[in-house]
Amino acid sequence: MVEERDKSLVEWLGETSLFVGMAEQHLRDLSGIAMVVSYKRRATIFSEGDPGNGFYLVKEGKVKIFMISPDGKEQILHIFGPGDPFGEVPVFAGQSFPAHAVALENSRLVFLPRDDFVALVAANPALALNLLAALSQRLRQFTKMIDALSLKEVPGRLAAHLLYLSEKQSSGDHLQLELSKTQLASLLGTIPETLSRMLSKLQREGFITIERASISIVDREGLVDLAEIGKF
Amino acid sequence: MVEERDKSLVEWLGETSLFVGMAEQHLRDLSGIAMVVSYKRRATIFSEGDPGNGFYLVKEGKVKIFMISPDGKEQILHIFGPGDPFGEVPVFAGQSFPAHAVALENSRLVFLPRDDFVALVAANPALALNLLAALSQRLRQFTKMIDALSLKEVPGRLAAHLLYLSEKQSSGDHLQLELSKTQLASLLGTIPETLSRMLSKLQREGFITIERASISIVDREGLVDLAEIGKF
DNA sequence: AAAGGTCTTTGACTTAAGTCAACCGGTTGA
DNA sequence: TCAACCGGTTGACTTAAGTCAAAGACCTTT
Repeated sequence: MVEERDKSLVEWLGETSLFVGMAEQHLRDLSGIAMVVSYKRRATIFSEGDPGNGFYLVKEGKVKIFMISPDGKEQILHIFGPGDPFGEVPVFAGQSFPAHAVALENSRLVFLPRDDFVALVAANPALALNLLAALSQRLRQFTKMIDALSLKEVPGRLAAHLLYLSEKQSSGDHLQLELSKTQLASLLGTIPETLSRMLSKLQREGFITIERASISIVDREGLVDLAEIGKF
Repeated sequence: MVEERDKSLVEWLGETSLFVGMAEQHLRDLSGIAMVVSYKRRATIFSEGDPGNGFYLVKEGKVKIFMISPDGKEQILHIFGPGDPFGEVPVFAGQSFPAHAVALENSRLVFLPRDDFVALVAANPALALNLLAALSQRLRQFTKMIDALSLKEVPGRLAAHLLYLSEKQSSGDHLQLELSKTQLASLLGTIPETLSRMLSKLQREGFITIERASISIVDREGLVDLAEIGKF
C-alpha cells in the first residue's frame, strides 16, 4: 500500500458517479481528505470483520468483493471497476466490513477516511443525495441477485448474465466474458464444472457460440426466455 | 386506501429507526408531508414496475415484500413490521419499484411522497445521514441473505432463521414462528414440503422441539454449527 | 523449451431438494 | 351438520447441480 498525491484528482473525482455534478469547492474538499493507494494483483484490501475506517473508489484496475463460507466456498458479491465506489456500507452503518475485498489486477484506489468524509456529508446535502442514490442502486442490484439466486436455476442466471454483458459492452451480439470462468462461476453462485457444462449446453442448443472468452449470441430471443423463465 | 390525520404523528415519527434523533422542527416538517393510509389484509400496496412516487413506514400491521418469477414462484424479500420503512429505494434511485408489496394483516402505513421528501432531505443533512445509515443497514441484511441463499443449504438457512427469531424475541430458548409455514418457506427460498421435512428432521435429530408454531431450542450449540456450516 | 502451475473440460456418481399426489385435521360458511 | 377449503404433512419419484477424479489446454517463469 503506497500513498501518493495526484494533481488531477479533483477532476477525476468529479467524473465518478458518486460525486458527479458536485461544486468545485466540495470536490476540492474531498480531494483534500483522499489518499491514492496501490494494490498488487491478489492483494487483500480488507477482510470481513475489519473495522470500516473508510471506503474506496476504484481509480484503475478491478476489485472483487466476496464472502467465504466456513467450508471454503466463495460467493462473489460484486466486481468493481474504474469509477465504482465500494466499502461505503460500514461507513454509515458504523460497523465492520461484511465481506472481503481483493484486487483482481494491479489496481490504484482512492481511499476516503470515514470521519473526515462523514463531516463533509453532514455539511453537504447534494453529496448526501448522490450517496443515497448510489446505495439505493446497490440495493436494487442485490434485489436482482437474490431473485436470481433463489428463483432461477444456473442456466437462467447464466443467460441473464450474458445478456447483461452484451448490453454493458454494447457491441451487438458479440461479447467478452470479463472474468475467468472460475470467477464467473462464483459470481453466479455455482462452481466451474457446472458453468462449463451449462456453457456447452447453451452452445449445443444453439443459443450461443463460444470461442475462448468470446461469446456470440445466436438466439437472443431464446436467451431472454431462458433468463426469464430460468430453466430449459 | 383511506387518508387521515393523526395528532401524535410527529412523536411517532421520532421513534422510528429512520428518523430517530431528529430535531423537533424536522419531524414536524416530515409530518407535514406525511399521509396515513390503511390497507386491508391481502391488499396490494404496490406492484413491481409501479413508479416510485414515495415510500412508506409501517405504523401498524405487517407488510410482505416479494418477487414473482415468470413461472409463478414467490420469493419473499422482507417482512416489515411497525417502525420499519420500505419502498425508499426507488425514491432515491429515481426508478420504479423492483418488487411487490402486500399487507399481511390489516395495516396502517405512513406514506411520504417523493418530491416533498427529496426537498426536505436536500435541505437537511442530518436527515440524509440517518437515511444513509438505514440503507446501509438494509444492504448489510441483503448481504447476509445472499450469503445464506448461495452458501447454505435449507437446513442451514432454517437454523439461522430460528436463531434470529430467538434473538429477536429474546425469550430464552423458546420462540414463535411469526409466519405461516408456507410464508416461512418462501422467505427461506424453499417450498412448504421441504420446510416441513427439515423441521421434522431438526426435531428428530434433537436440535429443537416443535409444538404448532412454538419452537423450543434444545441444542443451541448444534443449531449454531448448522447455521454456520450450512449442512448436517 | 521444459517444467510447474493454474484454469477448463469431461465423465461417473451422489445428493439435496423440487414435483406430484394423496391425506389429514381445522375452520368456515351455506 | 356436512361439504368445501386451506394449511400442513408424508411418501414416491425426478432432477438439477454438486463432488470426486482425471485429463487437457494454457500460460508463466526460469
